[in-house]
Amino acid sequence: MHTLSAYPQPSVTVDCVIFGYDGKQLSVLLLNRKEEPYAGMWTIPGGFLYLDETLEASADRILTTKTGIASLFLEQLFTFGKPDRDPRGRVLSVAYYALINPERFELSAGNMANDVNWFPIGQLPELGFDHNDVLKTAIQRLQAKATYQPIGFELLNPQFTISELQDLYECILDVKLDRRNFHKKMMASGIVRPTGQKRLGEKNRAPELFEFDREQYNELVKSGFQFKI
Amino acid sequence: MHTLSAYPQPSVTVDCVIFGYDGKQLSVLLLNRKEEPYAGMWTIPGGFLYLDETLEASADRILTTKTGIASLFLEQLFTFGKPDRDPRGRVLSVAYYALINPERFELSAGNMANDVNWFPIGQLPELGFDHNDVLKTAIQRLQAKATYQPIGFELLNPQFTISELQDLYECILDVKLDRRNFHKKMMASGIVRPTGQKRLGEKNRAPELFEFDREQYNELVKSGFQFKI
DNA sequence: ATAGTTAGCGTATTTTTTACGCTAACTATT
DNA sequence: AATAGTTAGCGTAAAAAATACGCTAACTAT
Repeated sequence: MHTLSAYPQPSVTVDCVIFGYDGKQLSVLLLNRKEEPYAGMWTIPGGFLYLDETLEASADRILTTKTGIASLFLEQLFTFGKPDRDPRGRVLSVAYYALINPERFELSAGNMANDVNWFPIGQLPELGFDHNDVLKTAIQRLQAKATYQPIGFELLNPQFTISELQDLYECILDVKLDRRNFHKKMMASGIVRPTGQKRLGEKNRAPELFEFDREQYNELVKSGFQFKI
Repeated sequence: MHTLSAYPQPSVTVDCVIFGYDGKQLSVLLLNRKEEPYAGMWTIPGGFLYLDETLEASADRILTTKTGIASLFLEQLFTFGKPDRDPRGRVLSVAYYALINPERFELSAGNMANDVNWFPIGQLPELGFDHNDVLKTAIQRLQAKATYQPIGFELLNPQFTISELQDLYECILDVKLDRRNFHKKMMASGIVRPTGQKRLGEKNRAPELFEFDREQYNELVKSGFQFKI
């Protein structure tokens, strides 16, 4: 067993579920494939792994290529490997998922313009490969993770109101939360820092703006703190 | 992009962290490698993926080969892929972890006798490849999972006392729990079913024997129940 | 000036978690 | 047969966390 080539080698792609939140709904970025197989169908962005890059670097490369921005949150999701998931042969997919703020980038223009689009997670098309499975897994993971890790912040602008944060969590978790208790919980958590500024210009009382206090969060985690919605 | 062979293909192994609990401590099953690289070092059991089997089937094959028994709990852990993790070339490892009851099998005799052994998770040797990382990830996952899914039952005999269950959780989570509150919580959970029998023969009051009520657990999960230690 | 709206604070109630006392039931010893 | 030693099982009080919801403040639009 000294030589690797004695064993059959599968192909390996890295695919990346990219979540974005526009203030109203949670969406994922999909690509309309030009090539066979599944030409004309929507798929999760992905590509073949380079032999000299780490899995995470590969996911980051795919993300940056498609969105032009780096994600603050990029995490391995699952490796999908059913023998028949790609008609060309045995292809494993190491899937990642990322959270980005779609306000910070524009879908790249030019030849890609019609080939990339956001789809709300409630209105997904039929996808190529086993990507519907991948997306389902990603949404479940995001929901589970959101309840015990403050990952939602990656999806918002650096400064946000508590109501915006609550809307986001209600959207991710698909639940209704009490406005006042949510406010209290966030204040007590110690991981949001008031900026002293307000958001004026809307037709009601101007809400205070906060930012995520990452240093404080890391401190709290070290001393055994567990975030909880 | 119609042909897979245009892209370089890594080798892929499936490696399996096998957890066992003997009533006193939580251990993992390790293999002493005979071949290079890392000959003479302890490693997690694993092998190259066959091109016509699913990842899970491959993990199950490895598990069955090494222990002779099937696991009730087998779950994908993470895919490890640092470019230099195997000196022979690019090798990805899709890692799984399994929970088994070591009382139900004996380490296979014969040529394997000195090559397979249980190591308590607190006394791990230095491992070949990046298997120390794999094990660290597996232990963290087991601890996290144990608090919100009743996976501990896989490690015990079908009939167990509440104290045995508590000892196991204390061992997995590395905490001390109050005996009376733990008892109360398990009774209230509805997922342990009294057998009506007691374990006699020990030098104190005979404790009642319970079994895991998987059907009831599945019912509860369907209606939104969340297990919680 | 006033109406409409969401923000922010507070409080009472319910539920869950924690701490811990007491008796029961078994075995081993005398 | 009585008694001591041990863990099992049940109960209760106190503390903490989650929930429900009222009230006033501060902004914009008319």
